[in-house]
Amino acid sequence: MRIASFNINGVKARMPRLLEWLDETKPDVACLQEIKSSDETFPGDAFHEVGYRAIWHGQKGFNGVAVLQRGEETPHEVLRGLPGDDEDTHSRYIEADVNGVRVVCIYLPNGNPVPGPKFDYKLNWMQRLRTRMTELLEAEIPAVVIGDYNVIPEDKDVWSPKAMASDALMQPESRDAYFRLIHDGWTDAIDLHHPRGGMWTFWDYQAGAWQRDHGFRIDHALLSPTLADRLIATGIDKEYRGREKASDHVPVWIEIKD
DNA sequence: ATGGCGTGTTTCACACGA
Repeated sequence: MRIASFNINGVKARMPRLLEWLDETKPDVACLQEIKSSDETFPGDAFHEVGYRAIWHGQKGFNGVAVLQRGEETPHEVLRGLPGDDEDTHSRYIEADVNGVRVVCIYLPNGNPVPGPKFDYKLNWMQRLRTRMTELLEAEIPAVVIGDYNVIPEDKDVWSPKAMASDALMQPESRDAYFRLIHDGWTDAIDLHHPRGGMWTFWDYQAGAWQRDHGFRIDHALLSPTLADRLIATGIDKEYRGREKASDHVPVWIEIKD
């Protein structure tokens, strides 16, 4: 089973690229972030027409996540919204069971500028995420927490640590929160298979970042111990960044034994 | 130090992203 994640930066604007990617790579599960769509305007029918059933947690204009499953079965929703803060109105989290695997699709807050309330929100969100992920570990559920983490884990994951030094994506507090998850027992699937780094998943639209290969790795798949045992392969679909009307992120994927 | 590009809505200007 192949589980993919794609920050699409607007489902409406990305629909041609997205349908093309589903047709060409046929992931069994596709987790989407930044759909930037309300629940009412999300194109669920269009995905059904090309062989996918979907659940989503939308929000007008910003954020928003979705889980697509290939075939006629709809992902079995477990949670919508990250628990732990009733005041949090952002749509950044959806959790579902798909073919016996718990799939958690996340769009973690960016956190810029540092310092400030947005950075505080990011760190608080990561704390709440750790609480939920610990529950999954304790229940020994085969799980993958996949999506846009907005964290550059190590210097090998960015084209220039110096250029990005003041960014929320690689502050020590952001990295510490990420590595607490790793130390809890989660496996960074892409890092496991590509330990030397250089696996960018994002290139900015600005300043010719794609042409200069000024990218970094912020889209991750964290596997619970029992799912990590079943990991076969990982990768990123880099070529989609070079196509017309591309997202600034590329898809990342994991392949696990059935 | 700033803006650069792209997508969205509050649309011919601004918020937000990373």
